[in-house]
Amino acid sequence: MPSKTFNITIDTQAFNQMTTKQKQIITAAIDLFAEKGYANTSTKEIAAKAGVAEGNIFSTFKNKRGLLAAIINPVQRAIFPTTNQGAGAVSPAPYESLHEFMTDFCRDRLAFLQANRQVIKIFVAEIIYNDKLRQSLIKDFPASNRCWLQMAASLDQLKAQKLLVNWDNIKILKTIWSVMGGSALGYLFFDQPIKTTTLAQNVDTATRLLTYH
Amino acid sequence: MPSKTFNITIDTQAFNQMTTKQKQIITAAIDLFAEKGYANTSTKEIAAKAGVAEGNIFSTFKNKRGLLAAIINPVQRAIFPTTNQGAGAVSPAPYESLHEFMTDFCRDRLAFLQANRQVIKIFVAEIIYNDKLRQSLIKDFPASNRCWLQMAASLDQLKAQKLLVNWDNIKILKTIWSVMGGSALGYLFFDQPIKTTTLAQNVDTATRLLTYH
DNA sequence: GGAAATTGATTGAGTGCTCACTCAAAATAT
DNA sequence: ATATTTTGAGTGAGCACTCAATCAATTTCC
Repeated sequence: MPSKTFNITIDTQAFNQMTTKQKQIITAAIDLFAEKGYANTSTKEIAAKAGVAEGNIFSTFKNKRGLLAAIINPVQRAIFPTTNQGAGAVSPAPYESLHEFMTDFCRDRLAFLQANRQVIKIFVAEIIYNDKLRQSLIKDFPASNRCWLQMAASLDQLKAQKLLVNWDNIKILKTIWSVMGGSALGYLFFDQPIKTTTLAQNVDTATRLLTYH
Repeated sequence: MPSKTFNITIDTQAFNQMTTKQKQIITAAIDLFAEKGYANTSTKEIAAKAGVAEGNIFSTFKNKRGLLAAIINPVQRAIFPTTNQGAGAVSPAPYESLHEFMTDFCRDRLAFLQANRQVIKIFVAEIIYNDKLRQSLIKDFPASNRCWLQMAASLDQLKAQKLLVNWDNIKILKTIWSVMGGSALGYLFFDQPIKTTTLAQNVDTATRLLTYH
């Protein structure tokens, strides 16, 4: 069931245009970075797992950081797209209830998380000690991008119908995230599966917190 | 204003018994690990910052991991104490409302967070890729320790008075954490101060979610 | 069509460097 | 004088990264 509004995915164009060997390197690096961390993985290990000579990594990605960037950049672009393609054409999908919106939003985010678990784990871990990444994250949250505008439009519509508390959208987003965040971190770092019942509970909780009163 | 029930602090006994040089090493290591991460900090750097010869680190802490353990273990013990001293003498403090309990609990946790920001940051970052630490965390959550028993007793008392939803205590604790967690992570990793208004909002949110209905 | 030449991708031993860690010697305390 | 602590140059290992040699594919010429 596709989302009415969101459908954020990681752009695979760059990856698809790579040669077989380059894909093997990326895939092996993702496995190892997600399992042991960037700093604890050697390029020799990556090359061995990819079935490729070590030098190949450097002729393709320049250095180890370049390889990390090739993995992380698509994640960052998916979360904070900088190109505002179609930014003018925001047509909020007509949600008929807050609960419907919340289900749609949370399902989409969960699908994104599950489809890209490893790279998101690498991304989140990298944020902790990577100043540049962290700064751009703070700066771009939330950026004036298509996704955000679309969401804001939907929220404003719900507010107008008195189906949603009249808070500013950032506070609403933070509230949703604080409800979902625990499950997300448990899934990312503690291998705890997110059951559909848990998701439904989170949706209910968020809905309850944000219902107009 | 001290907490009625909790007052969890990090045990400084081991630290206080150390020599001046050992304290200097620990302090320097905490600064550097919190800023750049364990894997990105060299023992040479730590020694220089501590104003001590590099060899001193190894004669005192055996190896680099030993130094990390000396920093992290007190945090782990503070969060999951294994000694059940006074476990039998649980006398739940008489909270008169869920809101009072929540304020007390959240204030105490926040004070703990603010008093030990750096070491908690190191601890949390280490959990991500340290299997042993992660496993013991899952296993010990929540351990049958004094803190947990006391909290459970308070919760049960509130349930009996129909001031609290009749969920099991772990679910209640997870709910509180998921509300507080966002602020905590923002404080730890994004240097976002937790304003008293934010704390109050979190307390209100958690109270609202957990009020008997 | 096939041999030769050209080009670009791929290789992995080699390089310099930094790392955690050692240990004999020096400094300090007893 | 003896015992203990502190020192920092030294060590082997492992790291990211290089580069000349090798291989494979394509083009050129007869």
